This record gives sequence, C-alpha cells and structure tokens, in this order.
Amino acid sequence: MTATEGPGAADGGAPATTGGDAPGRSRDDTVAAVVRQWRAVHPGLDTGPMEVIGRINRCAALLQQAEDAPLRREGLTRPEFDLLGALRRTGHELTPGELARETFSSGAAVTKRLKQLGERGLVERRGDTRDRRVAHVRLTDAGRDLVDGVLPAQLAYETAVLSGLDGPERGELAALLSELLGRLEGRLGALRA
Amino acid sequence: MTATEGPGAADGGAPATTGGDAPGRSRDDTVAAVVRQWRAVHPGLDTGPMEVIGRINRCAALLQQAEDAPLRREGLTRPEFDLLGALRRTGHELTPGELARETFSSGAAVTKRLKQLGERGLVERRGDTRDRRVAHVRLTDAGRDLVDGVLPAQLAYETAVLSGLDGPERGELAALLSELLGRLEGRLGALRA
DNA sequence: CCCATATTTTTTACGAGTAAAACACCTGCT
DNA sequence: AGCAGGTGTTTTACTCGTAAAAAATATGGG
Repeated sequence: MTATEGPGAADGGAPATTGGDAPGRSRDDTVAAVVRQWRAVHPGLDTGPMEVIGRINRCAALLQQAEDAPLRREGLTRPEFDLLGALRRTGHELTPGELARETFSSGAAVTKRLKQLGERGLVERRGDTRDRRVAHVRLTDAGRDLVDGVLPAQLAYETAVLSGLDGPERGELAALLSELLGRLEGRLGALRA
Repeated sequence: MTATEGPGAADGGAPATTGGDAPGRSRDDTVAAVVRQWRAVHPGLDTGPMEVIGRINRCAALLQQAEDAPLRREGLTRPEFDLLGALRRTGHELTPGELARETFSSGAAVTKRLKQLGERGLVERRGDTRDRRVAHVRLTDAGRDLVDGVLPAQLAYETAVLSGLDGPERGELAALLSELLGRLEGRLGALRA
C-alpha cells in the first residue's frame, strides 16, 4: 500500500455473509488465516468486512511491488510515472494543481516530482501569461517517448501478474471493484467525519 | 498501498475482455475515465489489466484513508495497529522478526514501532534466556485493552464503508480477491525477476 | 485606488520507511 | 577451544511524503 499496510491489518470476516460462491475452490490465503485468528479470539465480532478490505489492501501491496519492476528498469517510481502518464493521456498541458488532482497527491509532492522530472529533461514548464501564479507543464519529446516506451511493458507485466484469473473472472472482478469504487468516490467525502 | 499509488496510474482496460457482466449498471468511476483517455491516445494497447489493477489500487487508497479514522481517534497509525493486532490475535508473544513477517514490514520498521509503542506502555519486551539475540514482545494490559476497544469501532466503520455492496456482491468480491491473492502470494516471488 | 481575502505554488520542518551496514550472538566444523 | 559463517536485531544515512507556513499574485468591495 502503497505502501504502508498489511494483511496483519484489521480484516478477516466470517463466511457468514458470503452469499454467492465464486468459481474455484476457496484458496487459503494469508487473509483467511488472519481472520481465523481474530474469530478465535473474539468470537462475537462481525469480521465480515475484513474479507474484502484486508484482501484489497494486501493485493494492492503485492501488485505494486510487482508493477514497480518494469518502471524501475527505466528509473521511474510509480508516482513519477503517474505524473507523466497524466500528461500523456490528457494530451495537453496541465498546471501543477491539476496534476495534483489528477494523480491524487499533494501539491507539495507534485512540486518536488516536477523538479526532478524537469532536471531529467522529461517535462518542461512555462508560466501563464494572464495569471502569473500558475504554471503550465508539458511533456518533452523525451518524456513522451519514455512513457510510450514503458507503457507496453507495463501492461504486459500486469497481464502476466493477473494471469491467474481467466477472462470472465477478471471481468467480474473489474465490475465489482468498479461498483465499490464508484460508491467510495461518491460518498467517502461525506463519511470522512 | 500502501501508500504511494494512484488512479492516474497505468491502469485502464478495454471492456473487450470483460466476460460475465456483474450486477448493477456500469458506474462511471475515475478509473474508467482514465482508461478511456489511454485508449484514445493508444488505440492498439491492451488496457485490460488496468480495469482490475487500477481499481484495486484506488480502492485501497480510499479505503485506507477511511479506515484510518477510527484508529486516528485513538492515536494509532495503521501499521502500529497491525503490529498490536498481530500480538492480540496470535495470543502469544512474538519476536521482532516474527512481527515483521506477520505485518509484512521490514525489521527496521518494526524496531521503530516497538520503541514507540513501548514508550506508550502498550507493549513490553523481554530477552530470550537461551538465545540472547532474540527478544519476545507482548501486549501490556493497556495494549490489549486498546486493541479490544478499537477493533469493534474499526469493524463497524468498515461495514459502513462497504455498505454500498449487498451481501452476495460482497461475498463474490471476497471470493474473487481471495482467488487473486492466493495466486499472487504463491507465484509472485518467482515472477519478481 | 487600496485593502482584505482567496488562490496557486513553493518552501520549511519533520515524521516514517527503507536498504545496507553494524552489532551481538549462536552453531557447527576442525 | 577457536574460528567461519549464519541469524536476529538495531543503527545509520537517506529518500520521500506531508502539513503548515510562506510567497506571489489575483479579485472584489469600499
């Protein structure tokens, strides 16, 4: 989780609320073991959400470690690649603020990354003529080439990492995650109390 | 996801490989938008895995922010809680090395956390009598009470956060994630080349 | 016109994690 | 016994992200 997370986390739920049974027999992953321990210690607790949240966290941690491999080969961290990718996929210049929103990171982090990427000749900046507070950032040719060169390797690697899931399973997983994500994005700000 | 990630990341796939259609109509989440942008710029690319990996990363990021709330109220970070939780759910003492494995973090990180948690009176340590390199860490009464006090709030909060998914959906999602996680945990070490 | 306030970006101070080296200690071989 | 090499833990040096303050500029009301 990024970095910071773990299956040692607070998640492990009872199969009680498990409705439809999916394909494949129940593999015994780390989270299942953690859940069993919690249930043994606190039999009364509804550990349901752990099954989902714990696994999302752990999958994210493992996937990121894996995903980083092709990026690292090109000397990029994932946040850096995210920034370059945002510029590449939108196809136009973005301000630091827009980049921060686009990559879900703080403005300060974007400032630092831009400085580094600029020194490496991957991005350029120009000031806005109307409003002299704002800057406009764009990819250099080298930056664009780097993104275009890394992206296929990145996607191929991700495909390999996901190869355990067949087509329909992957589609179902994507759909369920989309459902969850849609709700999280819509409602989380309000819940954050 | 620990930490460092983002939907600005390299994920966004074509619905091409999407087999079985899940319940609910396709919500338009952030990842879907990112995927559309990538496909517009690179029409030939198989963006399939993005749909899954991008969403897992983004969900992990959002969930963690949400999850942190009940923990923060008690002055705990998630890694700290993971460490205390490992001690609580196993029910016995653990060595720093075991704690590192159990919480999927580095030994150095565990050393630092133990120091802080020790200063707060939540854990205690004693040296092994046979092998004087190893230490044994256990929860103090205060530590155990803290975990037991926070856990219900934590789980309740997680339930609320997941309330967008009904029972069967949650079960299916847990099953699919378990499938993926099982394979990742088994195979990732080998793939890490 | 000038001031108060808001906005965009950068700077500062600091906390947290990591990798690699350092320590301290064990174990087995000779 | 003595030492080579291995294991468990901590320390060191460094990187990276963040929150909060600062800097620079815009905007609207009096």
